[in-house]
Amino acid sequence: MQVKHHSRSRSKPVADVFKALGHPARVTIVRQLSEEEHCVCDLVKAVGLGWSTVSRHLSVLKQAGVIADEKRGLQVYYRLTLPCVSRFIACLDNPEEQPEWMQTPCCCN
Amino acid sequence: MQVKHHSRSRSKPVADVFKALGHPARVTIVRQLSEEEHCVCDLVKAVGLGWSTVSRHLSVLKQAGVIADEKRGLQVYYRLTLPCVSRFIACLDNPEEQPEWMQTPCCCN
DNA sequence: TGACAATTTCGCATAAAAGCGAAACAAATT
DNA sequence: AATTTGTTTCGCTTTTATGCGAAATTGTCA
Repeated sequence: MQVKHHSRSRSKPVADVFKALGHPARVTIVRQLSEEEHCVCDLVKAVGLGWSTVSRHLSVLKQAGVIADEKRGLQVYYRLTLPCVSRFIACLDNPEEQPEWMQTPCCCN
Repeated sequence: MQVKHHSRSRSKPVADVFKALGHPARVTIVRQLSEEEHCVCDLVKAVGLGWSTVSRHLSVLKQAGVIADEKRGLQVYYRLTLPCVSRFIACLDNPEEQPEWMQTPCCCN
């Protein structure tokens, strides 16, 4: 029974992306950004938490490389940088259809 | 600027899956299980942590619905129940190729 | 320049996760 | 029945995440 050694250093960056997405508010943010960019004010309305809290959630997602920001005028606009993420979320939204997707080749193989 | 209200209740189960995967040891476990099932003893070797710790990681993944277990004889075998997860991990392993994947339809749309 | 608006950083309190060893459990072997 | 093997549960300590309000920052406009 072979046990491949997937080193911790290889799994760490992947786990960091998962961890960044491991909060309902941050999933909601990614959902918002899946279609178009939004300013922080939009996202505050969407998640229903305080500004400072939302700002922290955004920095977590940004540090993980899931989103990017750009300041235009007074506002900071955030956009999704890993579209694969929103597709994966769509997968998780319909887990009962998983068996069908198993057969079809995915975006990454 | 429309703000869709993706309710917390909808994002919670998705975030739970992400959270379950948000640890290097658990990503390593999923990598191991992506090709074939393994007993706990294999996984302990693969992640390099104590038995009780690995058992806890496995229960986290199981509760999130990412893996399932089956006892056969003295050993408990774990297998992946969401193959979409290992494909997504493959995506994250090659982030520089993301732009190319963006154009192609994914497993879930 | 002075006031305002949008966002981030800081400091703090509370909550949750991680890791470990000891003990408990269950199935197989003697 | 007693022992061994593989695995899980428990109790504990340390670490990390969460959420908030106050304060700091940065760009705009009068």
